[in-house]
Amino acid sequence: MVTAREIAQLCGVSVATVSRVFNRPATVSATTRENVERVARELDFSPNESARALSRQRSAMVGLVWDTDHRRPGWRHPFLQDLLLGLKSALSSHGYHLLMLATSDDARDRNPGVSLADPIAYVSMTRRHHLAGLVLIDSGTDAEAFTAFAQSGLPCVAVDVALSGPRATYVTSDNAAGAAEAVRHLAALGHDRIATITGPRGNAPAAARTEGYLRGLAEAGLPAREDFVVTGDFYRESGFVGMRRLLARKDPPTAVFAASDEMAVGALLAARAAGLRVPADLAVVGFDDIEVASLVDPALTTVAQDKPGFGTAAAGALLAMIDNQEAPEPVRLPTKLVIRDSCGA
Amino acid sequence: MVTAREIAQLCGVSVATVSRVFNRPATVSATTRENVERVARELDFSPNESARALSRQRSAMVGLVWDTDHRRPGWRHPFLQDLLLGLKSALSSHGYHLLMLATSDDARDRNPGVSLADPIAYVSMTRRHHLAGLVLIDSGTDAEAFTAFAQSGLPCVAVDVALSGPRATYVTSDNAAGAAEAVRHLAALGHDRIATITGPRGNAPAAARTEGYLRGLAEAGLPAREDFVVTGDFYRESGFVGMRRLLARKDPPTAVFAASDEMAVGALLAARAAGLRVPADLAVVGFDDIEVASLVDPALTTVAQDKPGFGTAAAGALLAMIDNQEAPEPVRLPTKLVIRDSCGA
DNA sequence: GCTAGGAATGTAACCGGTTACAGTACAGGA
DNA sequence: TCCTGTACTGTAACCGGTTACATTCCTAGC
Repeated sequence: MVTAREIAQLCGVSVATVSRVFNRPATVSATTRENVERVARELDFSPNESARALSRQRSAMVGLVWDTDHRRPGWRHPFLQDLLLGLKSALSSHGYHLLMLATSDDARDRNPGVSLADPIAYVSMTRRHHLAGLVLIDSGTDAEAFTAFAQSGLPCVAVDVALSGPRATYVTSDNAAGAAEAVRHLAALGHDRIATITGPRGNAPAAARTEGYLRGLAEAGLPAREDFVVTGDFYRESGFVGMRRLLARKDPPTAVFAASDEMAVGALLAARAAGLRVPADLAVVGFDDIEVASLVDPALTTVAQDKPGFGTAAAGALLAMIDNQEAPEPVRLPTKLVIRDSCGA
Repeated sequence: MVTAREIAQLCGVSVATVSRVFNRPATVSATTRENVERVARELDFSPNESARALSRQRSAMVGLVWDTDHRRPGWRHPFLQDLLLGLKSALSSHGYHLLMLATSDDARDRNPGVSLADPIAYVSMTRRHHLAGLVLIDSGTDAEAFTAFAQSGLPCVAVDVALSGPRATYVTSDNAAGAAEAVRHLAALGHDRIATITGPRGNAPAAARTEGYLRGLAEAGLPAREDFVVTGDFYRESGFVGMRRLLARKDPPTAVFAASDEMAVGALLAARAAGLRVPADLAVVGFDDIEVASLVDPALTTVAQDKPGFGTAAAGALLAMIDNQEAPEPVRLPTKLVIRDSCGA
């Protein structure tokens, strides 16, 4: 492990100069700089990150706070891999790495009322590691815990959770617009009894999708019927039972907009169980465009989210805050209606 | 940010004593220890990780090397989330965090012949960050690059790639046993013309699954036919074309073992395209038990891998190497045949 | 010829812990 | 009473960078 002092000695300069070459090259004369760079390259020197973080009081790491909903251990984020990939590549081009934070509570049983293991523990960890910023990924439903992070003063960007603060922002899909487009599509196909299975209460994207559903109905000139709105929780089973409830109405819907693909699949299964054919008897549209959407039979028409875009946008917002100190506006990524077979277009 | 010196001052002891309380509590008298612990708790003190890493020459972080196969950007690891979750919780209970390494090359175009962006860059990064160990996740096919890590002397554990060295080991499923069980299951159902669609050449799990396929045939007293082995690449399309090739034989198979669920789904589609009914005309078994397996129609019988087990086992092996210096034997996780509808049990 | 001012570099004090080594206090044994 | 060993604790030198401030050297301006 070669150090800056050795480089300095070999080049006949002081450590300070070596350090400057790596941090503010403009303040070093061209000849000295080139000499130091050459020797550093030959000896494969690169500054020790621990020492650098200690001295600068800031590391080149961004923390990632991510837990699954412990009340639903089977749940998986619909597109974590794309998100991570996008984050990683955008951050790396600016020299940052991603530190997956974990509290010691992770391995233990959790307090059933709280989503995150222990926000305080995470915040203390960000200080200990001198993290440059934080990416918060919604773990399921109750995300109020995230405000603790926004209050820590550290640059924070949340995914799919509204977060505000002087150095906090968030990125989400334009859920309302996507949902409205889906509903208009159904209306254009001639449906006038369009129901929805929503996400859980208190979840921001879920609320926005419901709002978009209502807006879509209004734009299509259709009345909103309270009995056509059933509450789900994004999981498949809730789509199944929700659909069953809807089909039990005396005047059942001919089309349904599910606020997640998982629930849409549940709805598909419920329709099949009820002896209905999709799309002939019932049209179904989902939201997310996860992998299974194209694999179920019939293939699911769905509102696709810009998955890698989340990572890139989150990284961009974070880097801006790390540099500029000012929180950018929340990012609202456009969605795209992917038409497949489940609504018989 | 309260420091150890402040705690020391408040307790009327030296910094060394405070440090000892956190690192070798047994060497401090009970009264002093309790006093320091109390004050530290009250002031929410915890040692700065940068300083600690610098001084100890070792951080409490484990690096994660993970790239997708850039030649197949659409490819996703079949169970990265479970893996990460398992890793994270096992590591956190020992105070370690996971650092997702990224080289600056990540954001740029890649050299088409190389799997990892730049192994050298990663190795240098591990030194810079004083990482305690490394987890290597197979990014697709050519994993020879990983040996560079094993040679670095750092504790390394690879997932699904055979890796050896004084401080390197790996974890993988018992692929051969799983495949053999699948084949025996098909044979027990009366099939005597069982084909396989393999994974890519040079991939260790793929080779083991093919070996298990042959062993299963032998155990069932069936002859191995060379024309019943077609090479795929784990992706869905290769399952589709592989199946089509198999069905074009004059004496086509009545059952097929696909070395991945993705390829099994491709085989399902090819069978459907050829007008065959599954499982009546063709039995299909996959490998992995990814989420879609239970969603396709018919639901896929498949060899399930112990997904969270990978994370736990990897963390366990890594922690052992970090402590003991000696590399544990490679871990071979048991698989489990999940019987669904695609082979008409 | 003298000086102001800028550019380049060096000096040394940090950042916040860890730990080898030295020192002190007190018990028990001779 | 003196000596020795054990149990604790303190002192200070690291770990490897960054950076405020001081210093040196030149050049341009008067």
